[in-house]
Amino acid sequence: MAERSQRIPEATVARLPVYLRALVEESEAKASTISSERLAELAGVNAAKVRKDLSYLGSYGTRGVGYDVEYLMFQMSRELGLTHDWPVVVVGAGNLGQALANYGGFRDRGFPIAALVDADADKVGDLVHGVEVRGLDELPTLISDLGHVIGVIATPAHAAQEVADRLAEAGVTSILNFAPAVISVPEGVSLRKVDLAVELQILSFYQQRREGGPAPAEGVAPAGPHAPAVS
Amino acid sequence: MAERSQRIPEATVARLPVYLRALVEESEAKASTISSERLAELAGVNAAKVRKDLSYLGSYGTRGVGYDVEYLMFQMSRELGLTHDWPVVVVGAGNLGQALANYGGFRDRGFPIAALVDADADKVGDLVHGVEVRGLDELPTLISDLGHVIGVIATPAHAAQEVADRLAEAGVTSILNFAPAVISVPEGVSLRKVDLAVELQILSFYQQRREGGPAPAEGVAPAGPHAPAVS
DNA sequence: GTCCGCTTGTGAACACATGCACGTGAACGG
DNA sequence: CCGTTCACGTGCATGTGTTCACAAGCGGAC
Repeated sequence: MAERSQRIPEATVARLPVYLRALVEESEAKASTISSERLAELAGVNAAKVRKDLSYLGSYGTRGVGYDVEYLMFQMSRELGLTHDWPVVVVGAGNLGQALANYGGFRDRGFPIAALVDADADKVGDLVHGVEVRGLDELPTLISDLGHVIGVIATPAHAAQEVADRLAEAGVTSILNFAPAVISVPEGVSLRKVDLAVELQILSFYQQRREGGPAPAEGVAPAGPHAPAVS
Repeated sequence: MAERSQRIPEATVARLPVYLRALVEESEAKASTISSERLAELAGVNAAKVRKDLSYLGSYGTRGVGYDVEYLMFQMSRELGLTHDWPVVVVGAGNLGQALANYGGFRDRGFPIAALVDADADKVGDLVHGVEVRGLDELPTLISDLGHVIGVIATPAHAAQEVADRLAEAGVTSILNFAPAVISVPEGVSLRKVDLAVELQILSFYQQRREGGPAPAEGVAPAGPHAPAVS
C-alpha cells in the first residue's frame, strides 16, 4: 500500500488538517499512540471514516494497538506539504485583509503573511502588523521573489476576478477567495472560497425550516415590497 | 411539485445563496428573465445542476423562456428565510470579532451585528463600529431580548466549546464557528464552521501534489529543500 | 509456544450527488 | 391553427462518499 501517487478523495483531504490538529493536541497530552476511535472523537467524525481516510496515506497503524502519534503526525504533515512554510500574499488591505495580517494563527501554522497588497495608493506604505502595504502592480515582482505562495483575495467583490487573473498570471497556483463573488481561474490553479454571507444564509435556511417552513406568502405578483436587497 | 416540506439536499442548499447573489446582479442589470444556462455561468456550475436545484423549490420556470428573475429571487429569499433580518451575536472581540463587526457586508445582506460579547472585562464597554462590547454573562439576557439570532464564535480555540455550550443553553440554534477547534452542539442546533488554517492546508496539499508529490523522506526526520516544480 | 482480546484495514452495500439526454410544454410565426 | 423552436423538468446512469461488518494481524498473558 501507501501507493504514493494514489488519488486521495477530496472529502478526505479536507479532513486531514482536522486530524492533524487533533494529533497535535494528543501529542501535547503525552499520548504515544491513538486509536481510530479516539481520533474520531477528537475530530468529530466516526471511527470507520478515520480508518478509511488514514488508509489512503498508507498502512501506518498497528492492529490491536492503534497509530503512533508522532509518526502519523509526521506522515500527515508530509502529505499535506507542511514540512516547510508557505508564504501568503494577501490582496486587499481593507477590514478583512488587515484582520488576516494581524491574526497570528497563520504564522504559527506555517503560513506567514509575506505581503499585503492593495490597489489604493493611499494605503500603500502603511504598516499593518509589521507588514508594509504594497501596490498592486508590485505583485509580479513580489511573487517571483517569494517563490511558491498562496494568494488570498480579500477585496470587494467587484475586484475579485481581476485580482485572481493577476495572481494567476504572476504564477500563483493556490488561491483562497474571501470576496463574495464567483471567480474562475485557469486550469492547474486551485481555488477555494470562504464566503461568510453564504454561511449565514445557509444557517438561516435551516433555522427558518425548524420554525415551520417558509413564510406562507404564495401566488401573488412578484412585485411589491419584499425581501431586503440581498446581494 | 413545490411540495413545501420536501427535503432539499444539503449540497443544493449550499448553492442557493450563490444563485441568489447571481440573480440580484442580473436583476440590477435590468434582465427580466434568465435561463438556467446563464445562471449556471454566473454561479460557476453547470446548467443541469441549476435546473435540478431550482426544481426542488418548485416549478418556477417557463419552458422555452427561462425563469422570471424577480419572482425567482422572491421565492428563493423566502425559502432561505431572508424575508426578515437575522441579528448576529458575535462572541469574541479579538481581531476577527472586531473585523466582523466592522465589515458592513453583513448588515447589507440582512445580518446586522446586534451584539459583540467578550469574556475579557477590560474590553467590556468598548465601542466597535458603534456596537458596545458586553460581558459573557450578559449572553442569556441579550439573546432573550433579541429573539432568534445567529451566534458567531470568534474566540481562541480553547474557549470555543464553552461558548458553544453557553449559546446553546441560551437558546441559540444556529452557530457559525471560526475558532480552529471541533465543537459539538446539542441535537437541533445547526453548526457550520469556517477554519482559515484548514483551507490553507488543503491548498497546500494540492500545491504540493502538483510539485511532484510528498517529500521523499521515508525513514526519519524531515527538513531539507523539497522537490523542484514540475508544473 | 499458543491462545485471546483488541484494533486496524478493507470489501461490499448503501446513500448521496452529478451529469446526460430527452420528453414536455410554452411561445411565436406564418 | 399548426409546426417549429427553445429551454425547463426529470428519469437514469455514473461517480463519489459513507457506513457496516468482519477477517487479518499484532501484542501480551501464561
